[in-house]
Amino acid sequence: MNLIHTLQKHLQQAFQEVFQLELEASSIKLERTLQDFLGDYTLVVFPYVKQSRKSPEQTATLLGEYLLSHQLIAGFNVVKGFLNIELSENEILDFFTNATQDASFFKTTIGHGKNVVVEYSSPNTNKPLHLGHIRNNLLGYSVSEILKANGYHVTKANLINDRGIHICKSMLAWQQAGLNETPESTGMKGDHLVGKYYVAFDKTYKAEIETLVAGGMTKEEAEKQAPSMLAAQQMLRQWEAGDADTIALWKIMNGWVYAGFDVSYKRLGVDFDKFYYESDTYLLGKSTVKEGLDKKVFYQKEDGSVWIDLTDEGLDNKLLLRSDGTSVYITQDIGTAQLKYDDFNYDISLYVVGNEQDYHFKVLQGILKKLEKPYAAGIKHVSYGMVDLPSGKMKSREGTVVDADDLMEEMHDEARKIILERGKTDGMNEQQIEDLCEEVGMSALKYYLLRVDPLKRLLFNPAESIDFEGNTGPYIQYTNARINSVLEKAGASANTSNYTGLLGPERELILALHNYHIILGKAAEMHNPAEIANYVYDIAKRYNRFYYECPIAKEDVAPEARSFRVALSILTGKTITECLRLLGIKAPRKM
RNA sequence: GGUUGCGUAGCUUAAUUGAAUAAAGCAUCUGACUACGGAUCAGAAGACUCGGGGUUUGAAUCCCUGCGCGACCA
Repeated sequence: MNLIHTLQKHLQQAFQEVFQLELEASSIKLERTLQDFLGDYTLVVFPYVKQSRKSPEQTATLLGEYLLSHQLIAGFNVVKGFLNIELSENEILDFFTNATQDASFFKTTIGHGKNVVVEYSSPNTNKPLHLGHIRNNLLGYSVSEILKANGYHVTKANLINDRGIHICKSMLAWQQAGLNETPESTGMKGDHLVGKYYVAFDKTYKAEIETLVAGGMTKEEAEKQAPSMLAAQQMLRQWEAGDADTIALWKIMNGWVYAGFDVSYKRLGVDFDKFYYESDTYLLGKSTVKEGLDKKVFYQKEDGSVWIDLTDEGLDNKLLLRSDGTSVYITQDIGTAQLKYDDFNYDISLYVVGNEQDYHFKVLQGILKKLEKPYAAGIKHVSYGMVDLPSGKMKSREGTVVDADDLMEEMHDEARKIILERGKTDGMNEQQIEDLCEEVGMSALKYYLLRVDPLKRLLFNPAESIDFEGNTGPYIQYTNARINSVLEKAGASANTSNYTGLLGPERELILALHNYHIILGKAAEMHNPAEIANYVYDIAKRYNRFYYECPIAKEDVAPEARSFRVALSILTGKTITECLRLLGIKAPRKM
């Protein structure tokens, strides 16, 4: 049972009976009534006055009077064009009682029977993960969990970019150094070791360019002619030709990187159901080119290159196959879209990728539409903004990246300082304390990144950004820990019967919990974990207000009130825990 | 050059299918613990929602234009 839906139905009836107006129940928008007015939900009647042929006040009043015939409504008042509706306490209590017993309270069936593939993370194998990847991973993971909670069948996929010139650069620099360094010999994480050589390559390369330019070459020419670049390209050709030594080294170094990524992924708490490797998929899509030519969707230029004209979609002409027959990025993506469809028969395929690829995905979808692929419409780019630093963009070559592993370690240490100072750690052993530091530190980081609308660029100030007070992950965890503590002290079992006379904060909290369903559905529809993050903050805030105004475990509380508030605390705790779970955040019992 | 995203208190964000006095956190200032957990709560102060036009009974939100920051395509 949903109070808002019921209210919408009553209003639909009211419009029909009073004004002979046929409206869709779901089109009737209800908002929570503002604090300073009496009521629970508000209908803005301005949009309907043309058809009701009455003044806003009269329209609202007539609707309100009609509504009074329903048990759900206890009263109403009209302020200008706003109809403020007060629900009857019995109905609110009924909803709450049902919610405490409803096993499916935290689910919706919106996505029932639908397959979704969520592709996220998709790293290059030449350097370690940084802050931007963290945002990507958290978004992808959380969106997946939110979809699952809405009944979708979700497959998390990771397309690893394990081939190409970038990995050759690291391989080359490693060979040239001749130190035979390994993660074991250096004690470095594999991805960091390979990243070190990537940087080393770049340093050498830049020096070579300088020398060549000093010798009279143009910069552009020097970038092409630098010996290390030529060597890297040579290595890529060897790789593509299947040269045994090159492949062997490639396998070893990629193995190091995977081992390193695995550690970072585990610590981040993200996981995948399916890995795709570009080394397996980069030749896919070439057959599509033939298909497109046959269907006359693509066209060939005199030099043999293949193109598609997307100008009718507001896009450009796009190259699909170079004149030398090699494929470009988008050609591969056409192939992997098909591959994923073959593997999982998806209705929706999400790509969690930064907004610099907005154009790329429009093109991809445009091409698939023209090819009349059945899955074309299901492709969606979950775009998100870059993470900036106060000094500007993160640039790995300039050493201004925030390394993912370093950052997680830093968060852990910060949490530790605070926990040792004011945490409730009595009875915990050192391992338990360490685990707690990890849970709290990661919650601060994750909540900070997820509470912002993904579309927005995110400014990250390492010195001051991440806090443990106010609108933060630890605040929400703290509220949950407080609930656990109160429940222990109260020692009463939950019981919602025999309680009447709801106090303001109780009513507010119940109606906020009531909203969970709507938020969960909206978060899935918008692919936006920030909906959940902002919602759970609202819940925590309301609980804390309730906590200060409505005693639960204190001595002089009447038994019915205590049992009722215990029930309310339990449902709030479950809601907080579930929201945090959707965000990939743990909810410790004590902290 | 073309396309596109963003611009909200000092800072970080909310409200963007148009609605009442633009909502929070941080920072600043006041109050509240012999405790149901002060990582909390209550309160003060802080915003011509980048500028200029327009549509509307009503605009942070929609349209046009200028400025600023970014991305992509060529």
